[in-house]
Amino acid sequence: MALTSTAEDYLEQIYLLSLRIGTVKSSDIARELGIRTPSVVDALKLLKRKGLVRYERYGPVTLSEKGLAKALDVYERHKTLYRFLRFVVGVDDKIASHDACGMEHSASPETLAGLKDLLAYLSWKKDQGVDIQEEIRSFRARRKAEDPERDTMVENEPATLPLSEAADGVAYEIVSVVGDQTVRRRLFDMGMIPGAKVSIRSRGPMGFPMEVLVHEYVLTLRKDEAESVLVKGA
Amino acid sequence: MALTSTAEDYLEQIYLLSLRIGTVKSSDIARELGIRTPSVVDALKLLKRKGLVRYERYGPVTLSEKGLAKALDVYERHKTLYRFLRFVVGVDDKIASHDACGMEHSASPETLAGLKDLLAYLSWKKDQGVDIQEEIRSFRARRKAEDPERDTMVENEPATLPLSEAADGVAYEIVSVVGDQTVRRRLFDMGMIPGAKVSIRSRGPMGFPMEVLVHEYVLTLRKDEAESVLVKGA
DNA sequence: AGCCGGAGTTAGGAAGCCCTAACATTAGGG
DNA sequence: CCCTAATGTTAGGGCTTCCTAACTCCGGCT
Repeated sequence: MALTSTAEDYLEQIYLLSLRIGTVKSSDIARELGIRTPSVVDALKLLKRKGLVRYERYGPVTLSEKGLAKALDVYERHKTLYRFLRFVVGVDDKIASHDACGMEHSASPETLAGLKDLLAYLSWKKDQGVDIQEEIRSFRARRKAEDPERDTMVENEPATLPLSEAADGVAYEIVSVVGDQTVRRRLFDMGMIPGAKVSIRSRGPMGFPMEVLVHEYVLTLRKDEAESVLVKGA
Repeated sequence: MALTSTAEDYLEQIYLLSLRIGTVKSSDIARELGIRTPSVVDALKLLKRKGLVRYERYGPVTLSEKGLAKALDVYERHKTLYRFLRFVVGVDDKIASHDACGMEHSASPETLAGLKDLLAYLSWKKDQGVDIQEEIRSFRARRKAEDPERDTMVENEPATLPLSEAADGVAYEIVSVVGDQTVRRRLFDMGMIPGAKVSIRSRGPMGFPMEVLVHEYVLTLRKDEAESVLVKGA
């Protein structure tokens, strides 16, 4: 009996309005959510069918027991996200509220619990005189002073994946080689250098070892070696 | 030309699949997103109409220039949220991935930028030997030791609002009284004590002053006083 | 080369969420 | 007390997203 995120929004808004104005009518909801009244009536009929709302033609809207529980739950998530965005991430009022509205529907209980812990911890730190927003600001300023390039907007980089997960025959470019020094050294020596173009020529019976084409040479890689090579699309 | 979150999911998945398996077919997308192939075909036709995807009957799916840019953008948001949930909030792999999927569609650029700063700052702190997850864990353990009650699951508390925002005639209960010492003292003396039932009887011409019923007594409150009294629904 | 099983597609339909236009009801002013 | 203006509802329609059932295409096997 999972609710759509729209339904959650309606319940939340009905709850908040019932606090603010007491008696809630469909037009109040429409105004608040920025939609037209017929859409609200549709939604109310649906919510009534699901037993979350009491509502009669031309009458006021009230939350049922179940509806109130849902609304409180959603609003609780909203508040947590809002506080987090506002006081930890430091975005402004409007944006925090807007983003919280969108995210409140997909944050799991685990995430919410984690955020609450984070908030509690940081507010305790603040009592001790350590303000994370200050810290981040000065950290950023310091880093920018060291390397002004870093802060400039960059294009979204393409995703990387280990060569072991890559598809046969497709052209990739090596982004980096990870792992311990000796493995990296060996791979470098074989020509697996960031920027090099690679593709998988063929694979062993279990998927490994695989034959890889680099710089016109064919190399044979074991599984662990292939996992150390991060590539991106052509 | 805003995309629905579903459309963003399709683009993201097509992108990731094109990296992993090279040639993407509709069935690959269906498998990955856990839906049936006809739904994917529908979606692909829509994405094609919008010029985000190249696709012919029985042929492979590829992203257009515009589609790729969108996909990279979505995936970038996904990665940021995932990392944050994983390494700051500390939820597990699966959950982080799932929640990031939901949240990636509603996080604004400002929020994303803030999260990136937060991540950068915390990873720098970690290099310095300070691990926030450790800190939070020990903070929680300490707090629990002091007051074992606190950690027990609580019902969602109802939201509060200042009495100044409350509706006329509706029954509220006072949650707390905020503001400076002298104002609070005055309000307390008048009977505005947490737990007391209040309702607004009538209001002045501009909304203030308002007459409030508390404990059978009628009090007159100025705007700033009403703002200091936080109430919750009946 | 033909046939057949599975992959991929169209057809058709349900549900959600939103709209405008037309209709019903309520309530406040004469 | 009635009537009209504002408020609220139904009717009907569009778009998206998903489904199942039925059909079409492709490729491998004999």
